[in-house]
Amino acid sequence: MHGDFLLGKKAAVTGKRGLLEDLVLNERAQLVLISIIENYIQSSEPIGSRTLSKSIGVTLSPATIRNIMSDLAELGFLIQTHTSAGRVPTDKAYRFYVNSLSTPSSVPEQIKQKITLVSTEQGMQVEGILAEAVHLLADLTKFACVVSTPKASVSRLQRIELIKISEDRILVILVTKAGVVRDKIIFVTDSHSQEFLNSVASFLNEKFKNHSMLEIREKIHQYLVDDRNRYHDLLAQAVRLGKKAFELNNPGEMLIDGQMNLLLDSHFHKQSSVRSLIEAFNQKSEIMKILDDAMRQKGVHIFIGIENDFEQLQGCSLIMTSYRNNQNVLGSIGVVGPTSMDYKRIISIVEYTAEILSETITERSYD
Amino acid sequence: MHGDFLLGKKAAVTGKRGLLEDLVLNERAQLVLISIIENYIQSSEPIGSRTLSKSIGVTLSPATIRNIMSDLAELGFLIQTHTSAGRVPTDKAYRFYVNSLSTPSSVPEQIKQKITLVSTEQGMQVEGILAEAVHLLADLTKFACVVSTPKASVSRLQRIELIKISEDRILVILVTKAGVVRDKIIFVTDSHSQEFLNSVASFLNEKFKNHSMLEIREKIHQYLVDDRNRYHDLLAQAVRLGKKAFELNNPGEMLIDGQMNLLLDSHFHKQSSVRSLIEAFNQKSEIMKILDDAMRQKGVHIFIGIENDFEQLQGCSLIMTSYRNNQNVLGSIGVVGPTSMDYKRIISIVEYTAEILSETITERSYD
DNA sequence: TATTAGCACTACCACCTAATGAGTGCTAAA
DNA sequence: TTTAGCACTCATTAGGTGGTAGTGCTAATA
Repeated sequence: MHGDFLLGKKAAVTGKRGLLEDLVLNERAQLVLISIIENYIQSSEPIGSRTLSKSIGVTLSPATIRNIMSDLAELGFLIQTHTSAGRVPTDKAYRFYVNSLSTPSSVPEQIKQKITLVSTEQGMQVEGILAEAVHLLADLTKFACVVSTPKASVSRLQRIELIKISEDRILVILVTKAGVVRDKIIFVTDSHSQEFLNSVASFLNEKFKNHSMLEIREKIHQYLVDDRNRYHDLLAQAVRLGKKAFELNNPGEMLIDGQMNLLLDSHFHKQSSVRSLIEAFNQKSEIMKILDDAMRQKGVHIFIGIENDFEQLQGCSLIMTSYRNNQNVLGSIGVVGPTSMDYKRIISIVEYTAEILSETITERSYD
Repeated sequence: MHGDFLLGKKAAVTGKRGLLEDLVLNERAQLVLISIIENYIQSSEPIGSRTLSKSIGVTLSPATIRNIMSDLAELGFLIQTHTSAGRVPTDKAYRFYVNSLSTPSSVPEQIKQKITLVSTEQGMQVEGILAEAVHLLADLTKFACVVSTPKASVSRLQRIELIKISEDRILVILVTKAGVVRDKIIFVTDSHSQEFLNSVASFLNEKFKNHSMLEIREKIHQYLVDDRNRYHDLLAQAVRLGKKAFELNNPGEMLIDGQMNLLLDSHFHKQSSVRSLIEAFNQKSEIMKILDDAMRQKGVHIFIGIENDFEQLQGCSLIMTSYRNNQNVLGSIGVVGPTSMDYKRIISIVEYTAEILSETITERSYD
């Protein structure tokens, strides 16, 4: 039986497969596979043995290539859309390809210049910067791009302010260390004077500055379960207002841009996949999860095809990375595109954009 | 020559055309035209004389209908995609149709219930309400929907607050009568104490509460051109800070939802029209203009096909209307869809949504 | 005079067919 | 182990067909 001649020494000796499969292809097989992938990324059309035999650097006859291809297909790296069509890379192939990209390619100077633009605007708020970043990314990649706003729960308090708006409404302003300003209105049953609110605010500021919202909520919770009567009235009120003020009712936001770009992409022209894309983007929570995941660890996260848990997006690849200020990881940004995207290029652009975004936001932070 | 027998008495006597063309069709021609339009809205397919002869209420032979159709075509209400195809309404026909819709149709109870949902959420900010409204509208109409956020320039001041964030940064909070909270950070060269900022803020509050931002900017400008030395230091500083605080650097925002719905619509399946739609939605400023226009006058604004000035959207119809609180028109909301949309239904939904939106926002206003 | 029936004509569409061509797998020779 | 050769497969394309839904025109009719 064919197939085994592709295996490198390591495998031939140990017989191991599984996770080591990348290492297992011999050099020529790797060359062919990568060549197929890169050709396919360019052309979006199934690659045949003859075409490849010409475009590949080494001289290999179509027949030889056919043999190799056949074995790669058997190993699950390639599929055919029909019997006599060329081969198309599978998700597994892309994964192999991406793993084999050791040296990150650099971003062309021309694109770098475009990206740097983000930071020049003066007086722009964090949300505005994010919107610009994601728009830029969509423009450069021609795919759909997403960015999550700084997680309210992990961001640390710089300042809280309570403003009496009417008898039963108080405007709460939260300024985080990252420079994000959040406002919300809370409803109260009994009216407070502005002076009183000021002292509550300064109490809260003193107590909680530099703490994360999550910590603050926990602490307030503790105060509440403690015997409340031990505290004097101000404190009790402060805690009660603080509870409302720090209650998080927005589940975290995200901005999307360039969704429509995907629809120009030939890979999504089938009615069915368009529909599932639309559903995917309507149901933001799932994408949010993926963005959240990407925040957890360092570096660029790449989900190829079925690798992400969100069914509607399993025809896509996602390239995600986090952005940060000096002190903290704040959120993540990335692109959603076809599995056959130009990974080299896209990864580098996403990385660089996140970098510039981080710098820009750091400038506006209070850390 | 044919054609003139369509004209009603008025025209036959006066010979006038131009703006009166609606009035000029005799009843039967109107019936046929409307019937064609309604058929086409349903089926999205060219309507032939035989089909129409069956579906139309009156008994008219296909031949007769052909004559009428031929004349309607000559008058520019109908076109054929090719020689032996049925007829398709032109923009002019839709305009006629829309004008002829005298009694606004009411929204089905089932849809009314869905729309009412917007208002039930507690503690939601104006921006959140707008987002929900536009999302709802997109969901109900299955088209793209847009809403402009309340115009900062015309909204009236409820409260301004200045918060010292760092030595060179001041956080400005503007609360408008409509309940919109805007925050921005201004940079200053010389540091001020919070106490000082408080007195500046209370000065500005006293002076400018209930005035529109536009008025405020004008007044501040006047103060500045007056001999500044006549005022004491506080006032001079207040004016200078106020100038920065009320400077409007955001050109007005808009929210878009359901863009992708358009791409499921058969009318936009041509590659070219998809592309121009994408461009249209990327270039928000043009849509913003149309939304602004819709704010100026009362009622629903309908732009059919080429009637709007934005070339990329001339394959679409836009249904726009304004929303308001008790006191003021705040912004506008509407849908972008194919020219062959179901005007009756869409118009009524847009109207009703805007109404509910207005109510909801009024509840949160301070007027 | 307005309406209708009849007829010739047009163009799209769905279907079939044959030819083309890119691709494969297999086998045998180098 | 590699390659050349060959038979085979299947998508795509072009050309041809009949059917159909539509038209415009003309002549007959109410």
